[in-house]
Amino acid sequence: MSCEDEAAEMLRRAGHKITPQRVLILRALRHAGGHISASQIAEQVRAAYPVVDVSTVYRTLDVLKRMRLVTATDMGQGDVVFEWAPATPHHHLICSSCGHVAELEHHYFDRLADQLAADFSFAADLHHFAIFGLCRGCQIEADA
Amino acid sequence: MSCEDEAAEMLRRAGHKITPQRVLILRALRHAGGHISASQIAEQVRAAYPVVDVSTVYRTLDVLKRMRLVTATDMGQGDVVFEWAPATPHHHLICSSCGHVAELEHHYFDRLADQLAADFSFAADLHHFAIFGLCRGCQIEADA
DNA sequence: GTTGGTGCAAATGATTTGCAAAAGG
DNA sequence: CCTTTTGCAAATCATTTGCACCAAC
Repeated sequence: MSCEDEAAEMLRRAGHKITPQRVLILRALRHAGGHISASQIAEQVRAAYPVVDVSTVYRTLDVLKRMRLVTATDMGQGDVVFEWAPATPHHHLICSSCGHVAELEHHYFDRLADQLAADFSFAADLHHFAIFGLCRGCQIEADA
Repeated sequence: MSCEDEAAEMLRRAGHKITPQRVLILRALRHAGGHISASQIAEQVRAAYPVVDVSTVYRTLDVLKRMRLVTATDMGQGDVVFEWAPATPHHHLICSSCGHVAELEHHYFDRLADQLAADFSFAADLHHFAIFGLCRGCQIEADA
């Protein structure tokens, strides 16, 4: 069973209907293999299915977010990027100066998650963080 | 010298001009003692100075952000909240379900900051983070 | 059938921008 | 003076919403 089929099955079990639009949205998310915006999803879906409105994409993404099948992250580009809930959660180091994006493995957050759970009983959603700062190159420039 | 005066002095040294609007924006940020949105700042400034446009507030905030005198954080309310660069940096635990906001001391991020510097030479801006998740109460509800 | 889902069009709301006038240094 | 800053109005642009119609189940 493909990943989209699994997702469709989950939707069905949660009492949601399976529509061609939703299947294609799931496929776009899966196929993106990374960040993708709502309008990009709409674009991709339209390639296979002529008419899909962005509002439908947003509504579907809302459902998927609530089911934790996708993550939403503001990378500071004005829009929000979505991502298929990654099998291996990760994060991003974004340089405020040059915009360079580096990936950060999830284990850097393990301890924080544990502490938040222990100290506050807070179940943090630490699955896709955008961390802003200065990359090595831009720090050197800033010092100059 | 008051805190706003210091800020004004920094602006001057950085080659920016001191205008009544900017002084009042600085005062609003300082006086807020916490999160404040661009339109709230505009509102407060107008109380003392009749005409100030939101665009001016945004433009000033841009300057202040670049000088690291204020932090900007998306707390998930549709707008961005600004805060006087806090003497004691802190973070927020925001419940995705009930919206409750708790404060988190900065030391929870000390280790992460060190690791990012050591492993990636990345100077992370970990001064005002919004962490989403479920608070204790909403976890119990979710389990029920 | 009933309920939820969709497209469309219009609204919302924060943020940005062009421009001519005003003010800081 | 010369440059930056401002107010105003208009433009952007992502996201949301009302509504009538359609499609899953």
